[in-house]
Amino acid sequence: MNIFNFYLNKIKKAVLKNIKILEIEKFDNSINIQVENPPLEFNSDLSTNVAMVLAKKYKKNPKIFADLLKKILEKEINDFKSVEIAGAGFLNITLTDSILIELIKDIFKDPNKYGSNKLKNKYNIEFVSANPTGPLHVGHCRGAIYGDVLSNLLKFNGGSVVKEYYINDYGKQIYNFTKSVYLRIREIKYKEKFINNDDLYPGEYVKDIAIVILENNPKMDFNNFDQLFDKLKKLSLDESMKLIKTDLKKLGIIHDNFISESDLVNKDLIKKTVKKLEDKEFVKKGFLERPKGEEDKNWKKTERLIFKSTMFGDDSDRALQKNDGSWTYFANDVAYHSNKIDRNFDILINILGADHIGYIKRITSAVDALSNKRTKLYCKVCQLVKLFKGGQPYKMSKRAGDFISVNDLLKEVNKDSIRFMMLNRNNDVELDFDFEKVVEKTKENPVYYVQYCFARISSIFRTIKIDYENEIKIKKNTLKFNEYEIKLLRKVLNWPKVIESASFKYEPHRIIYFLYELATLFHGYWSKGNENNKYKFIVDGKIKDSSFIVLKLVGIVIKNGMGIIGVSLPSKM
RNA sequence: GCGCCCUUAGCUCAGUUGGAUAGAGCAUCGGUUUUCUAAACCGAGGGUCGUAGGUUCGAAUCCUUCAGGGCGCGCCA
Repeated sequence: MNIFNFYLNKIKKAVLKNIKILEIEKFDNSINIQVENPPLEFNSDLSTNVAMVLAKKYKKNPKIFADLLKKILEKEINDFKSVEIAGAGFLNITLTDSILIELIKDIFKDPNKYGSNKLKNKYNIEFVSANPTGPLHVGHCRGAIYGDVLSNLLKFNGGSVVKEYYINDYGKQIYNFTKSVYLRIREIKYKEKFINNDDLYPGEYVKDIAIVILENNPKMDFNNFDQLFDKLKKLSLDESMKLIKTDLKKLGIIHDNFISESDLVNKDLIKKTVKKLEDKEFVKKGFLERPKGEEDKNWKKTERLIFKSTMFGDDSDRALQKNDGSWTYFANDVAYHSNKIDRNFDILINILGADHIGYIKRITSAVDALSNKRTKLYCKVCQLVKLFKGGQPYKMSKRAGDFISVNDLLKEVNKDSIRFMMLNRNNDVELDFDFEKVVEKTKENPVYYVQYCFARISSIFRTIKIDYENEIKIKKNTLKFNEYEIKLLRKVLNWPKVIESASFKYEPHRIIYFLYELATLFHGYWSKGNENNKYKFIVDGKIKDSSFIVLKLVGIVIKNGMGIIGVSLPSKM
């Protein structure tokens, strides 16, 4: 249960019931009050700004409302032990001991779901979608993990999520890639020298793909590229996607769905989609201005079909056709998004790299146009990852045409650390990734810090010989928690709110920060036992009920949180 | 020229549907292990929240100006 939302409703009801005493005319949803976690030093469970919000609305001193509301809330809501006025008019609320136990019992009923707000949205999350022309590199890694964890998060919060990968297996790049494989094959088979140029893919992995294809197709004739193209393209793409899927799997990422661009083209979906837009009169035949940025040698002033995206807030209208009349990448992507819309998702999310920022407006315009603004598309951008080693910018030695791949990364750093560190920042700021720090086993490496917290909890359970997974039944109606336990308990009760805000904003890094803070409180409490036996968890082989319950609660939150991040939780370190 | 993002402690960053004395980590300095895991803990110093205005009882958060940094600006994908 999310206690903040729960008591928000109770407070609203209590206020509504007493509008006469408060001398206000009405109280409805237009008045946006908040219930949240007060800072630690105020030593209370909840706080609300209702007095201040009313003061603003009715132009009175917040103190007047606060005094009245204190009495009203104490009288109307049995769960409130006391209500204190603080600061500019905050009401700080302490819950009764018995309701605290009820809240804990509620968590123990279904611990694996504790934190979920049980929303029922249907999401499609498209992420990675790297061109199938080679293995993943570090740049893809952040978006991949962000997308995967966001999916876990939204699922945990009750949503249904389809994780999707759009394979750009159509167009010039794929032609060039296939040609590169072809030339590497001829290099191996006929000792022809591979001559690199800007259009080709020179990477070593292309040789590896060529070798595999040669082995699997001993009788194939490699003399006429044009005749061979369709077949070789398929073979090359299959190998390429195998590499990508293997890399993703090593990072713990498995997509539900792979959608092929060529498939959409072959099924005539582009024509159908453009027709839909034409019917809505969002398409015109005409000319576009020469683009402002870098000079484009291939630019021609030719009449073509254009999507009127400026009607939806884009900076300029966008071409659906190239100058030879074939469809643009954008046209294909619009068709793909039309397909997503037809699958009845509530919310579409695209995870993009920073270099695609300029693309967002046109594709959201297209989704608005096609769905009559009913389906929402959110594009989340991941900024660059800057690699460091011991504080110095890091470049791995690499062969011509290769790049720092996910594979290279995994040779030095384990999956858990990569996943945790890649989420250690808001997605729209640049992230420094230091190879040295990330393998350190100290507080500087937050993944260990949080894992260690769970290992310590597990160690207590081992010592008292209770299986951590056992169900816990509380018999008592009240329990005496010490000051450290109360702090941990309040933090634990804040967990559903963290899930709520992280889901609402699509910001999984909030979970990382929360887990770190929870771990800090826990390690602090643990160390108190070194200074004072009074704070030891285990005395004479036995544990106090209150400590036991708090340990279990912290464990539940860490387990659920790390489950979302997709990081393991060793019981011993 | 235009669009999006960023600017918070020496460094790297949290914190924005406007709220309490602006928080962490690192670095610096000083402490804590016969003890349930020191991969840990405790303490100290460190801030005109880029600039200048505006709205408000109240602004890191909203609006406007300017400056600095990043990414883009295709009829590539």
